[in-house]
Amino acid sequence: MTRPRAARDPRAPYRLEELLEVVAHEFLERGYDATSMEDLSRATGRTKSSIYHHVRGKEELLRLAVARAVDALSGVLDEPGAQAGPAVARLEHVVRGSVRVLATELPYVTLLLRVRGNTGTERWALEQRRELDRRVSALVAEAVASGDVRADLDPRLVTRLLFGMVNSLVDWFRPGSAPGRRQVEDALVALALDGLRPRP
Amino acid sequence: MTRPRAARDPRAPYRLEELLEVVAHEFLERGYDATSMEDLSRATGRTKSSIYHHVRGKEELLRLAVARAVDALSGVLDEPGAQAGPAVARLEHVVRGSVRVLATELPYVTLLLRVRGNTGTERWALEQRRELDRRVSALVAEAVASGDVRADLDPRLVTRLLFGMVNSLVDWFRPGSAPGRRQVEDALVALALDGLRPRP
DNA sequence: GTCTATAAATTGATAGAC
DNA sequence: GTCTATCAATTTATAGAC
Repeated sequence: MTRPRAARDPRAPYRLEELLEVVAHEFLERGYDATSMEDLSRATGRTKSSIYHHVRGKEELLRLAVARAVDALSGVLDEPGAQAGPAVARLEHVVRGSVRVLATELPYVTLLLRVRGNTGTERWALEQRRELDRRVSALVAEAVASGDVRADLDPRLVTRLLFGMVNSLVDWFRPGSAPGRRQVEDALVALALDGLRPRP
Repeated sequence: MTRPRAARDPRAPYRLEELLEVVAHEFLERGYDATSMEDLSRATGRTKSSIYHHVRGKEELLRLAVARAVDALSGVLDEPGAQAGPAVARLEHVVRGSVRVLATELPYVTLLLRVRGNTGTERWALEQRRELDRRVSALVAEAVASGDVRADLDPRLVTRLLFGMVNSLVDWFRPGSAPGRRQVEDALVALALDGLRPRP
């Protein structure tokens, strides 16, 4: 008694997936605000109406893209390497994991980091960022408390500087080009933990 | 025989100055693309036509704002402290000077750092950034060559990480609020030169 | 230098056929 | 699920009076 034609097309999520990939690319190239639905229509090879069939509007496209980044980054904090062991080792795991996610989900993470907060979706994205930030800050505070990290620097400030450095990668890091992800990770961890001055 | 009325109004530059201040603030709040000339008209208390009397269009407003940041940052590299002495001291001077400029010219520097490159003005701004980057990179390479900075890290990569960290300040640093500029400078230099791990 | 009024194009979004 | 056609609002920018 089921009507086959009414059943959900199993390919639908994949179509949304590929739509999102193109959309994220466009948002990055021209900026979210400067990208019109007309631009997206052209880039995806669909008409605007077709896009509106999948999502409620431009803002939902941003929300879906940004959610991918939030999920991936929060996944790093849930990994075993971020849960057990010396605080400084967990911190290093989170730094390396963030670089990894940044490299694999580059367009989505970049969008997350460029969000400003003018619409409801953007304010939601900022709140997600703050939550990630809180979890990392707690980790840094732990590392200070355990003596793994020097105590003369404010943990909150260290978190901002450290992840400011990590996040700045989106401005120039490109998967497939030199320097590679591993080299970047190593240099970043080396600079952050041991500094630029040669150790005696 | 001069006609007073035809003489250039001496206050004109000041008017452009204050116009620019409001405009930069608006561009930051809503993003360059999302800010309409109507928004700027409202924020400056002038009509759109009046703004068009001062500048050729929206893009010129961005150019003027961004040029301020470029001039201020390149000024740091021209300072005596960046020209003479041990390479690592000159590098520290440039880092501290960049933080200083970032604090004093926050809206303009933030605009410069958020530019993408879709219009002619934006591409010009990116070229200015690349030039600043080249000068700093040369300084880092000198510091490595002189043994002031560890040689196991690529100078180009170090430059990007270091100034990625410096530039990330625009996302949270606010003059007048804690932490103050001096505390941020000190923490940044401490982290960059000596690292987070306690020195033995 | 500032204004009102308006042009000309583009915007996000919808109706309704297939 | 995709299309054509269209809407109402907004956009950058200009004309011309004061």
